[in-house]
Order: sequence, then structure tokens, then C-alpha cells
Amino acid sequence: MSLHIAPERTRPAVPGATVQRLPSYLHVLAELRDRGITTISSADLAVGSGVTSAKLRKDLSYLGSFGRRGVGYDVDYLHSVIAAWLGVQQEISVVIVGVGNLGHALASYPGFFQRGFRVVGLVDTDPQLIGRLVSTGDGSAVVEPLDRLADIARHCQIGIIATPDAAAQAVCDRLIAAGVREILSFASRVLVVPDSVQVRHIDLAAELSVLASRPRRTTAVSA
Amino acid sequence: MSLHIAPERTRPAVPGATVQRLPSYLHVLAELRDRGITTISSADLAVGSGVTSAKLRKDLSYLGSFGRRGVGYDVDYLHSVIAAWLGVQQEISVVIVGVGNLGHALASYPGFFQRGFRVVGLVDTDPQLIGRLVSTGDGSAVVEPLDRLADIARHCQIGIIATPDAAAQAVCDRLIAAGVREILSFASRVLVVPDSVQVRHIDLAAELSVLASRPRRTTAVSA
DNA sequence: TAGATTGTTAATCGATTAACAATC
DNA sequence: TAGATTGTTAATCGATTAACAATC
Repeated sequence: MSLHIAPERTRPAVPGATVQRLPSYLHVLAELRDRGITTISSADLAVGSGVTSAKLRKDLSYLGSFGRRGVGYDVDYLHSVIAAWLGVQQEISVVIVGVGNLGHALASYPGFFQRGFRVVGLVDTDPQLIGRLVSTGDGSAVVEPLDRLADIARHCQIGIIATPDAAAQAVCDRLIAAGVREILSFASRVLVVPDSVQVRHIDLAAELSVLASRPRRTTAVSA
Repeated sequence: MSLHIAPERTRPAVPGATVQRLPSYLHVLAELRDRGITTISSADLAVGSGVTSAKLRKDLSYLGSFGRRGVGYDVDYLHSVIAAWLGVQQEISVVIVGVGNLGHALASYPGFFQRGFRVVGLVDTDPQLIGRLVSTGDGSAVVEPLDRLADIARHCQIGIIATPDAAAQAVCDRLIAAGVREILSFASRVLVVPDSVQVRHIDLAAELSVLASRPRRTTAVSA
């Protein structure tokens, strides 16, 4: 029996678990680059990233093959490949709704700016806050009232919901109406969205609950 | 209402994915209880929690069997079961290291207090901050200097690292030296810890990256 | 009873791991 | 070449889903 071989090989889609690890590889590669290291093996890069070398190589294999057998990976090149894949080279505009403590923290979070995310809008309903300057990764932004949300969101790829739980769904609906298709929510309530919209949800208290209720192994490497 | 308690039976360990969803069920159940709803089916509870009913029932089955066929679950009872399993009934002490924007936000995060977590310590190195009162879920706490960390951490079950990346590993080491075995980190660098310590890691920028690199829907062509 | 819903099983899907042929 | 390390395969592990017998 002869097998029918396709002329060009289709790679499987990159798994979600892999995508979630790519930024951490990127981060380690950037550090290596800053320290003048030009080549790195999967074993060493894996230790720095807190994964196994097998997992690292498997992850990279979804994007292509970028290493040299017997040698390792070129730090600069691999960095550029992952950065390109993640779209870091193009800046991504973000609007934050809810400028309480959490919203402030997110607005000025250095990691956002470093990885190409630009906080271009801040929205809140509190009259005390509206009009005030809040520092962001690359400067500052003025807090705008809720009725400006649609205008602002129209230019943003990602919306972050950092409001109290009670307001979260209404804000979510407005973001979607304005064309936002990617939402990061810190509300503890579940958001109802159409299939075309992608929501990621960070429940900080759930993270503590998992820690508190589980005598289980760590996700980080051991010494 | 008296419930028949089955004789103790060896159940498989509760999967991590399940544990992570339990707080969300708890949250929905608390809302139902507040609205006076006493009974709920897995189908309805699942909709409120953003999961399928099969997944919900499977999740609950790891803890035991608490429903009535043909009827559903008693809201109060199921709430108490999950709360007990998560250990929410006992208060859990938390120390936050790093009282910048993020640390402030975490200290006053209402969800922590609601689910039984008590921020009993705040630590920072900034002389401007030390001695200042920061509001927490149940009142306020004074920011203490780094050399008080060991004393404070000794009474805490969980440590939260909200410092700049550069300080994260050193703070982590100090927490572990003080006996903390569960750590939630917001640093982008990977923390090196012994096997006995459990670390959860929230990389906010990675969350945005996953969102931004989204369009891996049904576009892939199979051979 | 007749209808509803649970708890569990078995099948499927997806991610991780170990091992090693390919090859620099 | 001899040693090192990748990229990939196949096995394993864990989580999700669909289906339905049990039973309220």
C-alpha cells in the first residue's frame, strides 16, 4: 500500500497552551539578548522559562523550525520569530474601563508597554475621576466619561474590564457594540458574549482559592 | 431536610481544572441564594457559570453527590459544600509584598475579603510608603519595611509578590525562608522555588498576547 | 406513573512526556 | 569524525463531552 503524500505540509494550529507560554520564552530571550548571549539550547532556554526542554521544542515546532541541530537557537532570530508570531511588532491599542485601584495598576503596568500594548483610553463613571490624568506605560491618559466609550473603543483591539462586578456585563456589551472583539475581564461574574468575541477572565480570588486548597506540585522549576 | 450520607468512598483526586472552576460556581450560588432561589438544576447553574451542564456535574462528582435526581441541587447546601471544600470557612492570611499600584489594587480587592482571604501584611522598601495606611477589604493595614517581612510572613499562608521583576526572586526566597508555601506572583520572570512550594503566576501581558494573537479559528485547512 | 435530572460511564479530544533518528 | 542538540514520533496522561441508566 502506498501512502498519498501531500506536496506541502500543513502544520497543525498552534495550541492555546503553547500560545500562553510564548510570551515567557520571549521574555527570557530578551534578557539573554541584553546580556549579549547569542546562542541558546532548548535545555537552557527551558530552564529559564520554567518548562521542560521537550515541551519547549514541541511548542516551537508549531511555529516552524528555527534551530540548528547540535548547536541550538540564535537568540535574536528566535526572538524575532516569536515576537512576529505574537504580533508584538505592531502596537496594539487597549482601552481600560474602570479606573479604580486595579484600573490604575493596569494602566501603568510596565509589561503592557514593553510588549507593545498601548493604553490609549481610560473610561470611568466617577465624576471625581473624569478628566484626571492617569499615568500609563508611555506617558499618561485622561479619564473619559462612559459616553465616550464607544468612540474610544472603536480604535482599540482589546478592551479591559476592571469595573465592579455589577457594571461588568453592561460595559462588556458596550465594548462589543463598539466593535471590540477581544476582552480581558477581572470581574468575578461570567460575561455573556457572542461566539465572535473572545473573553479571557482573571479571577484573582479564584487564584488564591486554588493555592489555598491544593497540596499540589508547583508550576515553576525547582532549584 | 436530612440527606442520606453515603459511606465514605475513595474518590479520585479533584483535578486542577475543576478546582479552578469551583469559585465561580460558589459565586453564582451566592447570588442565587441572595435572590431567594433555593433549588437549581445543573443546566441552569451551568449557564450562570459559563460551562456546560455535563462539565458542571462532572466537577461536582469529584467532591461527592449532592443533588437529587429529577429535582436539582439545594442552593444553600451546595454552596456550603463547595465553600467547605475550598476552605473558605476558615480565614486565610495573606501578605502582599510590593505596594505599588498593583499592590494597592490587590490589597483592596473586594473579592479577596468576600472569599475569606485577609490581607494582614503589606511590605515595601519605599521609605515614602512605609508607615502609611492602605485600605484593605476589611479596613486598612500599615505598610511595613522589608526587614519585617519574615515576622509577618510567619503568620501567613499565602504570599503575593507584586514587586518589580528585579526584586521578585529575592522576595520569593524571603517568603519561603519565613515558611510561606503558597505564592501568587505577578512578576514576568519565572521564580525558582523548591518542590514543596506552590507558585501560581499571573502574567498580565501574556494574557493580552494570547488575546491579540487570536485568529486561530477554523481557518486551518486539513490535508 | 410520567417527566425531569442526576451521577457515571465510555469515547473523544488535547496536552505532555520520553525517546531517538536526523543532522549540524 | 564524535559529540551535541534539534524536530518529530508515539505513548501517556488528563480534561471534556455525549449519552444514558438510575432514581427522585
